[in-house]
Amino acid sequence: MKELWILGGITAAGKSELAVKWALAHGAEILSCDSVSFYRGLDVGSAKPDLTERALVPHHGLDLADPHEVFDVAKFHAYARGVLEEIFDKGKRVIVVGGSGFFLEGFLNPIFDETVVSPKIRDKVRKLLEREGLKSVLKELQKLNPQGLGSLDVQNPIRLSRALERSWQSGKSLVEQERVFRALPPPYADASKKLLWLDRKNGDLEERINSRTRRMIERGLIEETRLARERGLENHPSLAQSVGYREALEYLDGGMEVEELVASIISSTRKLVSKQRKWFRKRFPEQARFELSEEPKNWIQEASWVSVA
RNA sequence: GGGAGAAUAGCUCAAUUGGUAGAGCACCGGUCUCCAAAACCGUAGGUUGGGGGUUCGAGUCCCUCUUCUCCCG
Repeated sequence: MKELWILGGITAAGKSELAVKWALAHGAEILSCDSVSFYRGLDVGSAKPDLTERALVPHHGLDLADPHEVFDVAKFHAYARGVLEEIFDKGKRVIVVGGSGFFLEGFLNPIFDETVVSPKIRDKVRKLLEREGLKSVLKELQKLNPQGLGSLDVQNPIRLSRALERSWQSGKSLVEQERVFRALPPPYADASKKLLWLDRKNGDLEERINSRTRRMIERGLIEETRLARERGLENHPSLAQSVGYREALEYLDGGMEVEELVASIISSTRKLVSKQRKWFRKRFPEQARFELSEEPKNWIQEASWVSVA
């Protein structure tokens, strides 16, 4: 039986470390599911597992793209499917580890369809948005969708652009696309899935976030950001706004003290944690939450994983 | 000791000649089928430092107290 163990959790909970322990105890390989660790050169800021950890257990899902590329959920899951096949073929277990809720969701439910938007269409929509604004993108969409736009958030530039790109690419109305999407089979139906997500009490967490942020600065986050900028980080739609890098880019532009940088990263990290908690509370079963305290010695025994169909 | 200025939401600040106190950010909540550590939406929040006065009506004008900042000795 194929076993897919999914370990989610908030930033700074200690996921990576615990995943290594779990993998060693269960003869498993690790698939990282972290939307920033996918990128080469973004090591310090994404708290990527170091070489020692990687030598102990095979890690997948790291260093898959450069900062100027967009490695989206469809690309990740195409990659993940290959990795999982390979590991299952060896008869081993897989533990998927990460805090990126939307990417994790893809192991449980369909989150993308077959449509692959060409760079040409993507560019056309981007230009339309830039030159003529949100209204004209909306107008184009309405032209193609006389029956209505369904649940589309018409105030969100990204959502609108995506919808138009996909409509132009597929030639299908949104309603039709939705119908096709709903018919998609659930992913990894032949594997047994176990879920767990790690949380931490706020006092404890705050301390970990503070020291982790300072450690990042000491280990060269600023220099890492400077180098990544040369390789396109700044133009990446989401990476340039990601926690740590957004602030470091701002710092590089000058006029900011290191202490301000630290404070600003800490605050962004807390916000991220709050968002992650909301995601996991909503999408994972209630019993799958495991609150860590201090350094848990027996978490492997204590944690009760929740099976899902 | 003398002089000047300031005090409005958790924070930074708005509020035409006196006419129902607003915004950004933060907080809290929500949305999300391919940029998701992203993007978007919403709620709540204030006896305008305290007290008194003028006025139909005061954040705004007057008096007084408190606190803070700056300047002069």
